[in-house]
Amino acid sequence: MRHKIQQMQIHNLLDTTAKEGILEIYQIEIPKIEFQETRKDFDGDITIVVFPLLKFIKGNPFEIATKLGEYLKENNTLVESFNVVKGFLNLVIADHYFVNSFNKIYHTHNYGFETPKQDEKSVMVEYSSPNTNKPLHLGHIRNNLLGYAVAEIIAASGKKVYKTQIINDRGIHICKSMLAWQKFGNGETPESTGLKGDKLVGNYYVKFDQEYKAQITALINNGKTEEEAKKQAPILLEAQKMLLQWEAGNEEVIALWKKMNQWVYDGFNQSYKELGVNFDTNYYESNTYLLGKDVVADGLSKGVFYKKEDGSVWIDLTEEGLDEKIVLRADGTAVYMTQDIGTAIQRIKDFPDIGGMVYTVGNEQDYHFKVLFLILKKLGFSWAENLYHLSYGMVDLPSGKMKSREGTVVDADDLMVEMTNTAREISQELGKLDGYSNEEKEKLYKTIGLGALKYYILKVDPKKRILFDPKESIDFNGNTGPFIQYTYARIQSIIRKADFDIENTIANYTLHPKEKDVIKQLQNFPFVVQNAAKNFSPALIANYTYELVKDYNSFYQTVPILGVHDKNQKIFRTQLSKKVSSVIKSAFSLLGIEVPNRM
RNA sequence: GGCCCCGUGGCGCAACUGAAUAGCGCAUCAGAUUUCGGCUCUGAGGGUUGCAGGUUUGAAUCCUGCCGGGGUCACCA
Repeated sequence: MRHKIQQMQIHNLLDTTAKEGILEIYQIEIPKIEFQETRKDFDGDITIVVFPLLKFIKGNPFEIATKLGEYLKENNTLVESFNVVKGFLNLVIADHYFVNSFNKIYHTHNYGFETPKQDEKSVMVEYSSPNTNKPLHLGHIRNNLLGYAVAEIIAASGKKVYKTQIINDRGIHICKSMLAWQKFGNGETPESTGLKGDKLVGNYYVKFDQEYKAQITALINNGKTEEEAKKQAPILLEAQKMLLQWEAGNEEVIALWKKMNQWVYDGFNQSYKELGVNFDTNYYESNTYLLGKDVVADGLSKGVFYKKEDGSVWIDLTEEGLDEKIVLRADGTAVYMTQDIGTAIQRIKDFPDIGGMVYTVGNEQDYHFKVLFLILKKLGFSWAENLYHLSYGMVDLPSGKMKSREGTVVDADDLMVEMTNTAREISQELGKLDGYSNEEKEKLYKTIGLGALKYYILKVDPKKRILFDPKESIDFNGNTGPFIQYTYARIQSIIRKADFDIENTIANYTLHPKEKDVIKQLQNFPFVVQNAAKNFSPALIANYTYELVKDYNSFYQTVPILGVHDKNQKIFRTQLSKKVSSVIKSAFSLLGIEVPNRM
């Protein structure tokens, strides 16, 4: 199946003529003509699919296509010739159209990107959303890459975007780390140990768990049941006490909480910087966990929610095919849902220009977000129509599921280092890095290593699970980030060697088929960006870039560029190369991937 | 069990709103290259798109049922 063409320029230029043709030949008005790119194994540039017209015109498809082809050839100068295969009318478009189109593209800065429009509402994209008791792992990497890329893509499509994360900085899990540090930490700090703050705090979370388990075992040996032991372990009781103290605003506990959280944030920020992601604003659960209660009260009076005898508040979604869902506990305290309702509303208050939100959260929360969005709609918020759960599948390891308890977690920082090391090994064998300082080389290895990782994860449909083998799954050949980076670097090399003025505009030019292929691919870029934004899909950008690179490499292999005698050809081909490289760079920037000038 | 997601050559993936002979990479085999970076290019073999029905001029795509994998059905987050 070929790509349908939604708004391509040729389509617009032919649409009217085609409709007029049908009107003249058959006296029938057709609402829509369907265009698609011509398959490469047929002759032509654009194809009209005749089958849908059969609903309006009785007749045989071949005949209709032929008549329409004749009409188009006579009445539209763009159409040079045509051929008909079954119900497909393949049109050959004149070179001058593609040459003019390329010249426009060549001189368009930020080609494919829209500047934010005044009348478009902004979008808030939430991603990452870590817990402060554990370092970032492979799952967070997928989350971060997806969220960041989607935010960039939406921005490029012409909407203002706010990137945010909600940091889960409160609750019993935080108290566990704090308690363990108090008991066993001997005043250790990130400075004194040289550890990243998130790693240090994570270690104490693990320490708590070890101690907790030891105490359970001891209690069981003293005759308690397992259930009793789990509830009565002294260290757990202490942690619970600490949570109460935190909620009561105990100064000492709050001070410790602030100190340790700051360590974690410093550590996270370092990881984010390495990964190349950022946020415009942060939300903290400690500030938002009480929000939403007022909304629940309000919704109760409106009849959206109802109260059970014990005082808990629920919403009945059975009519929508879902269950009943609690939104406030009997004791009046908030649940996860309460908080998410409150946070969503708070965000709109904070940024009134927002018209929609994207939540980048794993697919185990599909149900939660379905319910959340439904509740917000029932509460009558207009923006609730524009909420999207960017749901993604789990990242599995060959050894099994990624669960921190099982000790099979791939740490985000370690993985990035590993990728950089792999890139270093390969580049030292093959690179053309004469004259690069060590610092420049290290930066390059990072660019390549992270490029491989990011591309590998982003090219896959977010819904699908990824099986990730850190040792073997990153390839540097085929459909990979480094392959595309290599093409970019090679083009830069050509531009460096071009010892003539490449900025002359070439107007009259006969295209080589490979040149035409590349131009057609370049023409698609703006529509791919729009489509990727509409579908929240970085994979569309990744796969487009690969297609472009393949077409370019085929061109590169088939015709000489700098070595060609004709001056116009030399200039045109260099310009074509240059624009391809700039589109690669733009597309990769949407994925958060950098491109090197050499590698 | 109810609901949700996934299932495409040996492996990893693509196919936007149903459209031509289901594309691509890895791996395998056979070739190309006096020259711009051989991490390139050209070609071959390899498929009943999990199974069975249905709708349609036309189905990987839509509908129904089943099979397999995962998730979820907490007054956890």
